[in-house]
Amino acid sequence: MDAVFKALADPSRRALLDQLHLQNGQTLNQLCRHLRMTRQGITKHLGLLIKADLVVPLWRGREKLHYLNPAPLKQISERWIDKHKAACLRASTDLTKGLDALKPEVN
Amino acid sequence: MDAVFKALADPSRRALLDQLHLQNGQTLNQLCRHLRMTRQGITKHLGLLIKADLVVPLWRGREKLHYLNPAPLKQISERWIDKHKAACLRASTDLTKGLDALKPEVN
DNA sequence: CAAATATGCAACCTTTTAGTTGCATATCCG
DNA sequence: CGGATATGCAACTAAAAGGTTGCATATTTG
Repeated sequence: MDAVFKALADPSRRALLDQLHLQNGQTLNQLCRHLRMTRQGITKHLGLLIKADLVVPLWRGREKLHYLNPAPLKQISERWIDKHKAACLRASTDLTKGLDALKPEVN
Repeated sequence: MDAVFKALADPSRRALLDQLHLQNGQTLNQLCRHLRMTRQGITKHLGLLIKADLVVPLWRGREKLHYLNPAPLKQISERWIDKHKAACLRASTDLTKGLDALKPEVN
């Protein structure tokens, strides 16, 4: 899970995911066209995305196709984000209470 | 949004969010008890969480209370994660097609 | 007021990360 | 076969991130 969060931390990698979202199964060279960076730089980013299992590579001859794997995102969403979103109402009331608790000292 | 992803990338910061999720409105010193790191280190992490608007600080006398703000998480979930999760079915069929396209070369 | 408590700010160090350059390897095509 | 294409691997650099130490400041309390 840490690998997924780390992978998502970089804008270039999120751009790569967006690009694959636009058209799945692109080769390395195809992905290079959309990002101003050397091919090797992009390879590194893809390496992290693959290690985080967000992208699955598939060789076809000398070409390496890249496919999205949304499973890790789903996990993060379910096991982490939703839990914290659920605290939405509680959090706002907590904060209100906090502010209220502050007021008497202002008076 | 980049700030939010970056803030979530570090396990210590996620631990801080979890800790606040457990009990909202904790002071800096309270948060220090749960993480083996100097107070100043934690201050830095909280600084990033605050800059990403994931945590809202509230001064009460000499104490600084920290409250969760789930709004950014909700945004990320809605504007980014859901979009990619939606590609789940498409992605798996794409990958299957990719594998199928590969098969003829294996035969 | 003085001591204790709660926090901030800045300098510094170490490790990680992002990105490049250079060269090697494998596959396709005339 | 030989050239063109698609990719991998390794070394290196620059910048950023994580964390520490040391000291300053503000608030509470006896």
